[in-house]
Amino acid sequence: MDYLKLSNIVAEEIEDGILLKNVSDFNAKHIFECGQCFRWDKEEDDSYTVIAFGKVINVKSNGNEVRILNTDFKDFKEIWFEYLDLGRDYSRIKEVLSTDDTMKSAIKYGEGIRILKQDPWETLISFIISANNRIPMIARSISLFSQMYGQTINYNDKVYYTFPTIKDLSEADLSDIKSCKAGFRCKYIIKAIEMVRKGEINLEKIKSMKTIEAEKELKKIPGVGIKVANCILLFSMQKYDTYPVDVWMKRITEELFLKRKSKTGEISDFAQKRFGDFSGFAQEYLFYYARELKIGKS
DNA sequence: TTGCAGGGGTCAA
DNA sequence: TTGACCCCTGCA
Repeated sequence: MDYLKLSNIVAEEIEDGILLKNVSDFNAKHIFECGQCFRWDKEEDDSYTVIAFGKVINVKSNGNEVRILNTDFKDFKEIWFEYLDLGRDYSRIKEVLSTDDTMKSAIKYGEGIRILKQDPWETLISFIISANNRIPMIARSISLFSQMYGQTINYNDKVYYTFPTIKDLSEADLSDIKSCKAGFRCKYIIKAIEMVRKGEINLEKIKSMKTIEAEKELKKIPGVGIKVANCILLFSMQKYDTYPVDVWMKRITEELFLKRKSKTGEISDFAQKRFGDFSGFAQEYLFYYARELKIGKS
């Protein structure tokens, strides 16, 4: 039988896709619904149809098995293995972070979360749209934006749209972009497109910088403040020493750890000291835990 | 039915 | 440090 082995994972070719065996710490619901990405549809069979890197795949997890449809060995090896962060040993991360009962509970609750390695450009625009916005609205704006400028992909009798590249956006102007209903963020999107097109902002270069410098560079883009910058760093640039602080993270960190009202800066300092280079993973477990249980929400 | 607060922030004053 | 900001939902 034809198969592929990457780290401990064994991949088998199946009809219209691949089946991964011996995968630990992989829960599709937790991965896609923890707020790190917006371009997925949950299907009736609890699988997730995901648009990323110009392709559409369908992902379903079941214990130590993960089924990915509409793909092959080549794409798995070149794209999805990295995208799904399958080379990382999450048991080690969980062990390091399990220093107290709070973290143990959060980790247990969000078992199988993985931090995706998303495309920096898509992550930049997505999180500009996320500012002072709600998840369904964010997802809708990104979807409309992709419909307007992305390329079409047909899969299972449905049409999907890739996230537009800079080239796809050569004709984009403010009045058009406004129809993606991102409101006051549209002008930031236009400016971000312009800065990347002109090379004033080089996302690949930023990715190679240290976290502090990279954050400073990203904040040059209008609409990108400290929180949005941290999300881009964590979700697309593998800067795991970041701890994006939004209202949820502020509430949960105050309630579970600091036991008092705190400023955003104090929350970040706490995370840096407590979680260090694993801050981003801690953030994901805590964020999912807080939102699902509505912790800290009065 | 209508009106209004507020949301997974950022910016400018 | 504070209010405005698009758009939409939830709730009086």
